[in-house]
Amino acid sequence: MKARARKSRGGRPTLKDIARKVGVHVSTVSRALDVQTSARLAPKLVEKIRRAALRSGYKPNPAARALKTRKSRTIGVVIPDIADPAFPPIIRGIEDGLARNDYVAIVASTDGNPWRQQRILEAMRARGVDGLILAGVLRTDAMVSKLTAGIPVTTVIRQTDASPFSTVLHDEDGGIRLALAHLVSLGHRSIATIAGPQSFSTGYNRHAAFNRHAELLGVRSDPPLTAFARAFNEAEGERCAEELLVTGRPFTAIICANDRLAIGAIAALRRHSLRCPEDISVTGFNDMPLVDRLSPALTTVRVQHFQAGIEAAEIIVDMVEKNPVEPRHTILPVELVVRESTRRLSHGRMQRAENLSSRVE
Amino acid sequence: MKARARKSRGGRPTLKDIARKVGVHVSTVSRALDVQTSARLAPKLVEKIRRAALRSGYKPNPAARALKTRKSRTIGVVIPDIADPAFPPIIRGIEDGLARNDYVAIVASTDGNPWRQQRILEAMRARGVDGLILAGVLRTDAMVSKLTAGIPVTTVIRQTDASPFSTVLHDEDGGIRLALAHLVSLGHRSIATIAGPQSFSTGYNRHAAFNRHAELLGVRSDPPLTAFARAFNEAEGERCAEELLVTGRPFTAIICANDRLAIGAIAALRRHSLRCPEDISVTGFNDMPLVDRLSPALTTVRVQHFQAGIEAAEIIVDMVEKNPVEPRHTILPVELVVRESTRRLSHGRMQRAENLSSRVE
DNA sequence: GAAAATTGTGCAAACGATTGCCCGGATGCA
DNA sequence: TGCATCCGGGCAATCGTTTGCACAATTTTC
Repeated sequence: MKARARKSRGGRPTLKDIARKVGVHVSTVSRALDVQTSARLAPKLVEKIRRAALRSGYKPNPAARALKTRKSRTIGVVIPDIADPAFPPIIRGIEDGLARNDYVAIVASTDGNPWRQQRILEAMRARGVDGLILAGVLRTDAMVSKLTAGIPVTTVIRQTDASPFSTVLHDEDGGIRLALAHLVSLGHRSIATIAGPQSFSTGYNRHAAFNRHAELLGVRSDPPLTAFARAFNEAEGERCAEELLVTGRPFTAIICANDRLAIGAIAALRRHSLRCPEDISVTGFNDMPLVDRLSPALTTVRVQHFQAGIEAAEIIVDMVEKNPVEPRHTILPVELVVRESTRRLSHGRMQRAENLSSRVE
Repeated sequence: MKARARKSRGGRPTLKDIARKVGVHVSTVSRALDVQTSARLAPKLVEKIRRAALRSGYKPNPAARALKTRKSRTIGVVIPDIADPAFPPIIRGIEDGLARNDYVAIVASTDGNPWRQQRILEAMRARGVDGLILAGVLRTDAMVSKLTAGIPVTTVIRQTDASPFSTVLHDEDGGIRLALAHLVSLGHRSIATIAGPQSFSTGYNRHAAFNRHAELLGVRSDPPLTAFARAFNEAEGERCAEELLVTGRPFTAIICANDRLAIGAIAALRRHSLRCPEDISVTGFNDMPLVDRLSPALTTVRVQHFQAGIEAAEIIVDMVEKNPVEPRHTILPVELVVRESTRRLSHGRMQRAENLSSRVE
């Protein structure tokens, strides 16, 4: 009773309060509460202190701890735009993964704007984040290396070319291979592709994979039936589909570097009275929310968004805690999910597609 | 040169470093750097100190500041699920709004699980958040009040019944009125509704609005053509649409309490060979990303997600800083965006819909 | 021209936790 | 019994800021 009344006014109990209650020094309490150091104390004392701490609802003051240890248990997460449907599942994974380790994320969106990115990175430094998870990096970005000097970094989903960072990636190559093999197995031979921005590793790697596997499967077009998107969005998907159509060269399927491009492409096809999948099959990449609800429901490569986030979180925590650890590189498997936007090539269809697409010229 | 060499090793410059360089006491530097207190110092000294601080790239140590001031400049954001497409735009608004004021958000998803919510709220307390933005509250939730005692709170999008909290809401009533008036103007008279969970203010308010305006517009059905969803998702939308169909009662339009329910409903209609909008018009609520890309593109009520986040951020910052402020309540205007899922009732259609829906029995 | 009021700055004590160092007592070994 | 060795735990410094108070130097007041 008496002891309880002496608890410091206003706020939560502190080490000092518990020390007073148990009748030991605060340093002893501190040690008792830390698994690492409690071994050096008398077991029954430790027990007693722990119970007192629990009973009083003691929670260490994060600011005090951070000040002393120079670790904030905070990770900065930098993404292009949290409102882009591709990212929330990753963020969710990151948050859950960090929470397991008693870290938290602070996330910010760059809008792909280098200037904003710089401000964000500086702000995160200033905030004292222990590590960074980058989801929006370009393949080459000199600034990032400077701005992150001295802080553990991992990228998710995307990577930089000469990477001093850890990475968590999807199996882009495997995904494209699956999509391509699927189309080939359906009888398609003239397969176009809408490639993503080559400044992103995703865009670059998927395009490279397309070329490689098209070659291997013997369906490579020469010159290539490729349009390059300048961004991963629906508008660019439309534009690229138009670009492919106006060449007048026939094709019966399009492999798109991601779902949003695919959605745009299908819309463009429709404007040209080409139906998907009857006239042209289309595949996406990512399996983002809602693409199963489109009509046609999109055939796409399912990636493990959530798991990627989890992995990234685990890795960054590892890097932060066991400090001099070398970069780790994780590749997550993907799977093809076949829905309505791809269909077996019927005999007449090839012909029809040719006519239609040449009509556009 | 000499002075610079004395900068404390290892890390960023501190007040002490600047004090030494300028030749004053750290408290003077501290005051010079704070607009509030710098007025009490000699202007030219202030100028000198500020320049020195800038030159050395001084950034206040957030942990030290938090420890002393008991303010972390951190806001907790609690949502049902960040991967639900309705929320990211709000989060984005919150983050931008907080960043303007030099605060950051730490966000966590409850999955609608009260137990998880409790853990999250406790963790946020422990982390020392200055305020809380709640996006997932139930209308009645005793626990929340207990767990947030002593911390400024605002809710976004949803509200509690007896709210001691500030709120930022969409004009639910206005939105439903617009949707209903739109359908009526298209000739619809038998209008069903798929209501959201009544435990959420959104579900409750939209349903109440539906009843009220149906009455006012003279299109109220008796008994009501209403199905209650148990969650705001596509599966429940499907289930509810089925539920409406099996009543055998005719209707030509459905107002859904949100977009995801609408998407589910349209899918269910399609399974019963009812086309949207030819046979049945459907409206959603929220205008979440991608619903303009569905076919049919969804007619829905556009709400200001982003702005809601901004407002919530501004409000919570206000509450945190000017402390004894009473709850503020903001209502954001909405607009109807008419797309493809609603259509004028043609003369024959009423009949047809009747036949089809009664066929289901 | 002395007392009083007003500057402008320094001093030092916090905030709450961590951690190197030290010391008293118990134990080990001879 | 004597001396070295542990073991358990206290002491105090420290992390970087903020802020009430003290105090010297100036300015104002009568």
